[in-house]
Amino acid sequence: MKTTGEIIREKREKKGLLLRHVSAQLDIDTAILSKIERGERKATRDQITKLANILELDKESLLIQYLSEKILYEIQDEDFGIQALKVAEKQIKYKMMRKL
Amino acid sequence: MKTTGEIIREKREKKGLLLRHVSAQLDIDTAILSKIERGERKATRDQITKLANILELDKESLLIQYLSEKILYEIQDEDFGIQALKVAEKQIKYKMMRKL
DNA sequence: TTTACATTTGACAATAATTGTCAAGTTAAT
DNA sequence: ATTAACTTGACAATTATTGTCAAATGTAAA
Repeated sequence: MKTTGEIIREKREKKGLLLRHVSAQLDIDTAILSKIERGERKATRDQITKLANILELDKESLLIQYLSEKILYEIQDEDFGIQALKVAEKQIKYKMMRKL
Repeated sequence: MKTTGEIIREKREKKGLLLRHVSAQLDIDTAILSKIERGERKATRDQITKLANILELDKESLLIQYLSEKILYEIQDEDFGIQALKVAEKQIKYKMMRKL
């Protein structure tokens, strides 16, 4: 399974775009985009949607991958991370039920 | 299902402790503990383990509830939150496999 | 009803985390 | 050796989180 950074880098290269081309459109330094692609930094939510547009990536699946990594980041080195994920799922579903 | 704040407040009251008793042990103002109990603020990870000790709450389940709320916070008002949770689960399990 | 105490509220200060720039350092292809 | 793309790391700017404080509100006993 590919990371957000890998997805972005692969598509950017496939399109023959340079870091400076894409980072200019994002209005950030190439350094940050480089780090995002290598997983050294997280992108912002806004940058993700912009990148999906610029690189013509499926917005939904890129976003899901991005959010998943944010979640994983929250529970990294937590012993009960998986249990917390399961509880979170139950709770989000319960919330949704109530809204209908 | 009870929130972290509800769990804390109920147990504190059951033990007959005042906000100032507990907040003193946490070395914070009563205002913050009040807000934590009412869900207006998030506790820190450290405060959660301290609270479990002070109030004699099961550390593991309090932590799981707390982490779950942190996760939910990350994906609140995201359309694909549930999908992200599922992907996160897959990824964490995959990671664990690789470690064995 | 007023006194005394517990809790809540909101403005804002302190601290910490995130996001960014910049310049110098690699790498790789001429 | 030059050049262009990318990487690295120090640190600056910005934003988010965590906290204090004082005033307001609730609560119950004297």
